[in-house]
Amino acid sequence: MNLRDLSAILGLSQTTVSRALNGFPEVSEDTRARVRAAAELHGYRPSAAARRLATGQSGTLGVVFPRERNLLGDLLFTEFLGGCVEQASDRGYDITLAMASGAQTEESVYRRAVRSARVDAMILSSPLLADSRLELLRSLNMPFIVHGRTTSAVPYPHLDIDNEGAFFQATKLLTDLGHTRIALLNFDKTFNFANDRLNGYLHALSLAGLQRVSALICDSPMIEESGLSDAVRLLDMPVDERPTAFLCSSISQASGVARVARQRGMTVGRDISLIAHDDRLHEMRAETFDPPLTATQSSIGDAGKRLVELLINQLTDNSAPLAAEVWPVDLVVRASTGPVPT
Amino acid sequence: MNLRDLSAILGLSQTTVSRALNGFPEVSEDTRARVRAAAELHGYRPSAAARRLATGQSGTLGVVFPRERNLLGDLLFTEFLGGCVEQASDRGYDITLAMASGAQTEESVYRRAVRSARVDAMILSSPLLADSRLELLRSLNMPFIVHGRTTSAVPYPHLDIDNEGAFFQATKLLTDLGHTRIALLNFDKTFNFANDRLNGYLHALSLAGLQRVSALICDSPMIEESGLSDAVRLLDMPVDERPTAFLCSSISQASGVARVARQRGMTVGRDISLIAHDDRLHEMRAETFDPPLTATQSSIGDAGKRLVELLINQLTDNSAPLAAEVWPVDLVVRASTGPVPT
DNA sequence: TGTCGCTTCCAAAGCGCTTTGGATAATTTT
DNA sequence: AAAATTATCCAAAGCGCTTTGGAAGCGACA
Repeated sequence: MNLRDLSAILGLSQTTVSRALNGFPEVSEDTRARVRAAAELHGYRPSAAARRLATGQSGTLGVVFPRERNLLGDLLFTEFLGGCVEQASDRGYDITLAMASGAQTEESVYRRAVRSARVDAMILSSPLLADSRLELLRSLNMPFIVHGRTTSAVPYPHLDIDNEGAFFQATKLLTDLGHTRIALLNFDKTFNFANDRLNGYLHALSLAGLQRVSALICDSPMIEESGLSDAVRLLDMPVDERPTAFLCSSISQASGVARVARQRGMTVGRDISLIAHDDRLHEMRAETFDPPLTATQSSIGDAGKRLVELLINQLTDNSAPLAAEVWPVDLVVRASTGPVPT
Repeated sequence: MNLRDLSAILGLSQTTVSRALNGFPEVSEDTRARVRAAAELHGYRPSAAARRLATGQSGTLGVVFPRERNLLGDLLFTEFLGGCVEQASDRGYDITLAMASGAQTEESVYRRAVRSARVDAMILSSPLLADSRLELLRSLNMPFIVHGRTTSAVPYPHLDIDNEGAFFQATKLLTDLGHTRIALLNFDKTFNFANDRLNGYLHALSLAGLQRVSALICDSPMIEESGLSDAVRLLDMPVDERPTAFLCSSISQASGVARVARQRGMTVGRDISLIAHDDRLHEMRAETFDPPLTATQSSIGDAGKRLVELLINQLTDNSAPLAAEVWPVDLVVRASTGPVPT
């Protein structure tokens, strides 16, 4: 059942049927209803390929598969992707995945996608502090949006959470509680978000008149194992150097810290304080932690949804202002933080 | 730069250029080389949309997003997806994601994909024991392939690993070592793979003349937490009922078990034996476990790759036999298993 | 010499949609 | 009542590729 068949059945021209279905004004509501009913009845679905060819738009958004693969990263990616797909599907778009692997360099992948017009735009996630992919996409004239931010002279569409503010708040909560030795379990600082978090932390420290202590700052993978080993090292320090509070970039790391604390007979929330960033993954949430975890939280799935929404707006309405959202991050205080033990 | 432009430059017809580029025999190697060079020089890339319209093939494979979301599941999915995308990209195909969410039922999603010819075929993963999606896709006339197996009267293309054989072997290793009380930390048995694993376990038990003990069989999520709580419960049993060996469906669960054992002063590989299935995830591998873990192992990423390969073959060569691969699973013996303590 | 077969190439017809530039009928304005 | 609008609808031209059904050139064979 194609457009021609349908219009033949209806005794209308293809033009009219097409316009009726696509909501153009120059067709009476009467016939529009008739057309809709017939389309429904005969199960008519426009051919995606034909529409693509005619409009020059593919109706497809590309998500680039992360290059760096790790446990938490994969988890975050799935959650993020789920959000993207959900929103895209609601808006009638498809999501396809782009990946640089083996012989294919990142550049060749994008180039191919652009030339063959497979996607209308791309979504980049977790950019580096200085990420060459932006420049590449720009030079290829491929629209894109970034999940996160990066250092770029030129403005670019993005959606990010306020990592710096979040970690500032979290650190400030701890200094306000009297903590003076606060460990930061962060991530590789070539990633922009990790760098932002560090800055927020440092800012709050200096505001409290505290010095930066390098030994208390760890750049480790965001997994439980590293939380564990970092905690062991940190808690093995002499009592007067040992941190009384831990600020983690992920719940996984916090989980490792909590485990070590428990092994040493410490109670989280009393003997040590613990805060983590919570990306609101399925089944890995701060509130079901033991004890319920004070956390800076922001749903990465929602970010995916919104990112797609922004991207589609940008694509369909080219008078739309450049997307540049930075979401504030809530600090939710629960049982894992308390005053510094005396 | 489109085909017309390119053929104009070359002084050839579009037909010839198209054929030269697509490797048809009726064009001399001479001109083929000339055409290729010119295409390369001018950066010609055929429009995906036009080709799709002309051939009726979308060059796109759909992967359905898992409905059940959980920690390990998401990890496995990302790994699987990575394999699919890598292979598809090598073969010039795209992968798009299909997801039933919100208003969209699974059926409506497939129906839309089929009617609008967005995808040539779909990939289903982790099917249930009885999975209605197969029948649905069949009735919609949409080619598909299944990662895993399911109970179906009609043959269907699939690739699976020999879960039953794997768990049979693993269990047999343990009974051969003298273990008589072997715990199975499995997963929800409505999933076919979990059911297969249970069967392999039971088969080996009965071969060793052992009874099935329900208290030793757990159907829990495949995460560390549940490995932990299951292990606590099992090791709290009276000495003469307590399992001396644990067989886990995932490394995560094994990790929980090992942790409990260690807390109780037991040495894994001596006081208790531990085996897990290893899907060869990035950074979660049996050999880097402490101690190195005896495991049944099979790369889920490789499965994704092969699945795509089989699916493309099926699509391009319709004389190809129905794909029906079941991969044997290696049991790799490492330090986590040993004779039953006396 | 005329014909056959082979190689190499081409013109033109789609694929199913969108969109431009009217045309016709109904309504309003002068 | 004629002219100007407006509301509906349509024919036809692409979008850029693949593919069908020849056609031209050329050596070989009878």
